Amino acid sequence: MILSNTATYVIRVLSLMATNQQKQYTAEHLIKKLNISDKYLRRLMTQLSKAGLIKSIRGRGGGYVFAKPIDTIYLVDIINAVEESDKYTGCILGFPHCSDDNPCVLHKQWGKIKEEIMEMLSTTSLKMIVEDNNISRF
Amino acid sequence: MILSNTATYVIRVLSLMATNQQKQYTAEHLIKKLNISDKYLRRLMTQLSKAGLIKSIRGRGGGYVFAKPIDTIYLVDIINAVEESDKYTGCILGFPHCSDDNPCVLHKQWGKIKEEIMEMLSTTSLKMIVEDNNISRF
DNA sequence: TTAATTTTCTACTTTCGTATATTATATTAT
DNA sequence: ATAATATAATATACGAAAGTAGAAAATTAA
Repeated sequence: MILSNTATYVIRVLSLMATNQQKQYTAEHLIKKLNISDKYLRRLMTQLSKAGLIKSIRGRGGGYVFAKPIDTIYLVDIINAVEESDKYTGCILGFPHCSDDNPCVLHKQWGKIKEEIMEMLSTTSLKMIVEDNNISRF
Repeated sequence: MILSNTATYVIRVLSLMATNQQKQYTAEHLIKKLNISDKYLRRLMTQLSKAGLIKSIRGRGGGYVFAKPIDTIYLVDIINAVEESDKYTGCILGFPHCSDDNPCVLHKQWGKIKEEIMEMLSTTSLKMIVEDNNISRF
């Protein structure tokens, strides 16, 4: 799989939450719906909260809500909240200084695809995801 | 990084070998040139050999040579020799049965990119890689 | 004060990659 | 022939990182 479990978890959680943008969700509810490891998901939610994408409400009656509108939250923001920022958009062979002048062996073949991945991650918002309305599962 | 270390290792090794298609290479030589973990690379070479991409010659004066012409070896063959076959071309969220009828939340956005990745991996041969001749390192 | 919730701390497991030691095979020198 | 040397193959153990789980602490509402 191209994305890590961590990245898929946060995308799935926020997509589910985005189906009802105003609603407040408890960790327990999300874990049951998504079938994700309890403590690990909670940890990720805390990270998303610290990154400013959601707000966490502690104590009785607590849970999680979006901290900003879902049409301002892009995939790249979600992934960057929990992982190193160029993990999926750097050199495909992992060379730290891969460029046209100093290319890896796949630089040419990967170039266009890399750009499209960057474009996709930086222009796809949660709103766009849930408006593609034939989604049957998260 | 999108590819695993394992996948990048085998691509780098075979690309280096392809710069001199007929030459026989010892494990020691490859390890020094590529700066890859000794025993792990040898293990991968054995897998490439069992997959029929290279031949290994044991004993004094031994080493590795290609088992077939480099214009018949594609990236997809190299990766499949050491990893599960749809690791990089399956559903981006890892759903086992992701399709137009039963899509994941990124199915639509990922579709085109996935096709291009599959196309790239299945049409790029070692010969094409080394003929892109401004490569300065492996 | 009690109950419901998130947060933090610590330990465990699994997977990927690395390292050590031994075995198998082939060539060269004696 | 036999021994020494150079190479690949295998088996085993070790380490690091990602993900999972348990327990306790902190926060808030009723």
